[in-house]
This record gives sequence, C-alpha cells and structure tokens, in this order.
Amino acid sequence: MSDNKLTAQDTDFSAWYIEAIQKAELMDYAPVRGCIVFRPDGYELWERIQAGLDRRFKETGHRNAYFPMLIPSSFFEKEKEHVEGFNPELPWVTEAGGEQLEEKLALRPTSETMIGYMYSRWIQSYRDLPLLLNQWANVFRWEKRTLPFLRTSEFLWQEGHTAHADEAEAREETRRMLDIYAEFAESEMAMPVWTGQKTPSERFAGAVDTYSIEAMMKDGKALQAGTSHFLGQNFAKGFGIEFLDRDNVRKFVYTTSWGVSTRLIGALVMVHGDDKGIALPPRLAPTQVIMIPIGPPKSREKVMAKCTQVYGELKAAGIRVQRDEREATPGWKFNEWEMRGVPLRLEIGPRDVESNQCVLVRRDTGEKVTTSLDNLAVYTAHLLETIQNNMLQKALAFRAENSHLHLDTLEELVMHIARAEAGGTNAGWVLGGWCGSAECEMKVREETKFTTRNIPFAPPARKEKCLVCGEKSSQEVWLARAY
RNA sequence: CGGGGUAUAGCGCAGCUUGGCUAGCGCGCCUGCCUUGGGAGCAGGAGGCCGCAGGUUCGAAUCCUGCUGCCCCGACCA
Repeated sequence: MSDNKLTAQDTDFSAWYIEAIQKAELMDYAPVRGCIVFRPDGYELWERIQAGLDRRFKETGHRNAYFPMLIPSSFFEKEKEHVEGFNPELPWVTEAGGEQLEEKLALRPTSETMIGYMYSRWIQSYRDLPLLLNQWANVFRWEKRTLPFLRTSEFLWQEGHTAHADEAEAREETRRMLDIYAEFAESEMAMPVWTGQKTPSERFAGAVDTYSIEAMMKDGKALQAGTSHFLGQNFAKGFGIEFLDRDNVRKFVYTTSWGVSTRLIGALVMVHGDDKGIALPPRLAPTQVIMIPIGPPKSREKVMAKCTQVYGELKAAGIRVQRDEREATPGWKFNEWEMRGVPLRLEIGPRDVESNQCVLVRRDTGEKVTTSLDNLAVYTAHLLETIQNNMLQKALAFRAENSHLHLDTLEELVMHIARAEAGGTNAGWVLGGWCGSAECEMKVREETKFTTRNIPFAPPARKEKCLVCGEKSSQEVWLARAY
C-alpha cells in the first residue's frame, strides 16, 4: 500500500473498515460481484468460531449433516411468505450439460425448504422426535449493496434445524440456541450483545417469532449478529412434516431454525478495532503472541538462540506463538502486527538476553512490561486471559456510553440525532417505549433512519409510554442505525 | 434498480483542459552494502494492451460514441 497509515475511524469509519480488513489480510475482493476470498487469517477466525459453536451445539444434543446447495424452484412455492422474502435475491441454475433444465435450481439462500422436504420423509412417529440437526454451509443472497463479511453474495454460515412434537419444546429450543449465541459472543468474541425479540416487520420470512442478538459497532451502529426462529407449523404444513403421536393422532411437527454467519468476523473487527488496525481477542486470534527479535547483526546469533528457546516453551504450553525473523526494522514490525490485531507482542533484544528477561506489549492497552523469562509461559497465559477480559470490559463500557435510555419522545430523539450529527459523534442506540404498532415503528424509521433492533428480554430501563404516539407502552425496544 | 463519481505498474496518484519525442512520481518489490528497543540509509534493478470495443486524425492515455467494472448516496438483507 502506498500509505501505511489507516484512515482514522473518526474521519471515515467505513473507509477505515475496508482498509483494516484488507491490510490485516483477512480478505480480498474476488472477481465476482459481491464475492470475497477469505484469506488464511480470516478463514482461521471462522474456523475458531466454528469450533467454539460446534462444541456447544454437540453438547446440547445436535448433530451435523449436509444438504444439497441446489434447490428445486417448486420448493419455494410451498411456504408463501418464504418465497416472497427470498425470491428477489436468488441466483438460478437454468442450464447444465449444454441443455436447459426441466426445473430450474436455486442456489440456496437458506435450507428450510430442502430440510423440510427431507424431514417429511424421515419423521413418522413421536419416537423420531426431537430431530436436532445442524449444517455448516455456504449460502447465496444476491444483495443490491454488498460489504465484506457483513453482506456478500455468498457467505459461510451455520444453520440449525430442529423438529419437535410440541410447541413448548420448540420454543424452548429457539431460546436455548439464542442464549448459546449470546454466551459465545461474550466469552469468546469479547462482544456484548442484547438478546431479544424481533418486531413483526423484521421477522424472518416464514417464521412465527424471530429472536436475535444485537451488537454495537464502534460507529454506534447496530449489527444483527445472530438469529433464532420459532417457525411454528408453517414449514411442517408446507412440506407435510407429520408424525403419529402417542394418542394415535397424526400431527404436524413444530420446527425451529437458527444461524450465525461469517458476518461475525466483521463484527469482531468493528467492535474491537482502532486506528492502529484490527484487534483480536486472544481466544480467537490465529496468532496470540508475536515474537520480534531485536538487535544489530553482531548480536543476532545470541538473540535468535534465546528466541528459539522461548518460542519452544510457549508453544509447548499451548500458546499460539509466531516469530517474525524477517529483515525489517523493529518499528515496522510493531506497526504491522498491531494492524493485524495480534493480542500480545514479545520483544527480545541483546539487553534482555543478558538479564534473562523480555518485553511484553499489550495490543488492547499499549502497555509495556519487562518480565523475567522464568515461568514466562504461565505469565503469558494469564496475561492473555487478562486481555480477553479487558476487551469485553472495554466493549461493555463503550456500549453503555452510547446507549441512551432517557429519550421519551420522537422530538427528543430527532433532536438527539441532530446534536450528534452536528457534533460529529454517533447517535448510538436509544431504548424507546413502544406501543407495538407498525405505524409507530415506520414513523421512527422515516423520520430518523433508526430501525427497531430488538425487544430486549432484560431491558436496562422501563418505559411507560410509546416514544412515538405517547400511548401506554407495552414493551421497550432498541432503536439504532443498523448495518 | 434510480442519482453522482471514477478507471494510468501490486497499491496510491500526476499527465488529459490546448493530441506529438522513450508515459512519470511516491510506496511496495528484487540485488548488494549498511542498519536494528516505534514505520532507517545509500547504490543498482525489474515491473504498463493507459478498463474494453469502435470512431476522428499523419499521429490518441489525451478528442467523440458505446459497453463494462468499481466506489459513494437513496428503496431490500445474516
């Protein structure tokens, strides 16, 4: 790159984002519209996300399976809202082997239809229930406007699909998986989220109820980071998923689906990044410690020998450590690895070798400490945990600072946004009372571009009146600009 | 899909208004010397179908027409 400095976040957050993810080598643009390449560091983040979630899915009784990517067009006609929701963004295969296909095939945007079809063949009896499957897959959605990781034509995700004998059990499953997403986001990604219910207008196409986790990005915008849907009997009826119950009556099953995608990588960047580049939480970082040897050529041999020894000790302790022995100046390397988000830097120079010590520098705070090489692995492991924790605390503090709980009318909200824009700051999120009407929801959207994010299960404040109409409020809802 | 902008080396740009010599600059890249605790220095070097197609002209990166990609702004989305 011509200029090694990133655009500052305050100057232009979206320019910062695009530059940061490319300079950190998480992704690159592919030759197809809206498609990206996941480069090794980006893909490894996904692999670590996969590993963490997959373990949690298995612990709760789910198994993985894989269904075809091509879906017959007739499948989309079996659930009316589902078709209407997805039709505009489906890519189609219409020709193969040099001939027109009898029935065109869609590249899946999600697999409710394919899986519904298969479930109808597999489920006969209440003894076959619950059926708890998950699929790791790529999906396609031809979006008008794309943004790397957050919205691309093809993306990677996980979609869980379960079938249950009764409504209560299916609803419980829907909430259980949402809670797993929230716990994962906080403990592994150091990203706090609000769990809550989507309003009817933001519901998944074909769902009875949709729940989400919502996270605040550094520009104050909201990102839907995961969803869990209670599908009722909609797909069961569309695809004939029936079972014979204990009472010898044929009944439709209740289904759920839930998913998170590679969008989480974008979330990680937008939650923790700063003007130096991206910053990764230790639990997910492909490289947790980067070692940088320092010193003139004449001391090289001694320094390298010590590096090799320390490297071996850290590696043996299970720490993901890497050495940068390239012929570049230390300063250059410092900036490079900060840009790539490595949580901890370890410097060893001639002075350190003499006194059996090294210098550790934290990515999250910039803090430098000189420490003994004795018991270094234990010390480092603790420090990584401290960083993980601090990143979550910082994200929580940022979210609290930018959450506004004391705006009670649309006028106040409009003023609040105007003040933020005039001051060049972000307007953050606003917790509003809501009467539950679509009219009020639409009005906020039209006048402020804020949309309803979700109705939090545990709102941080109670609201007596609807922010828009002033009528008695039945619930609190997060309002924000969203990605 | 509507409105605006842009396309010249891997990246960022100048040159175009007023057509003309071998198309430049910075960063990066390669080789050598030297250097190393916050983006070092010197010397030498490689790298271009000036987005694509057509037109005007003795001559086009430069003027004209069409197309395509990308970026930004508005209606849809994990």
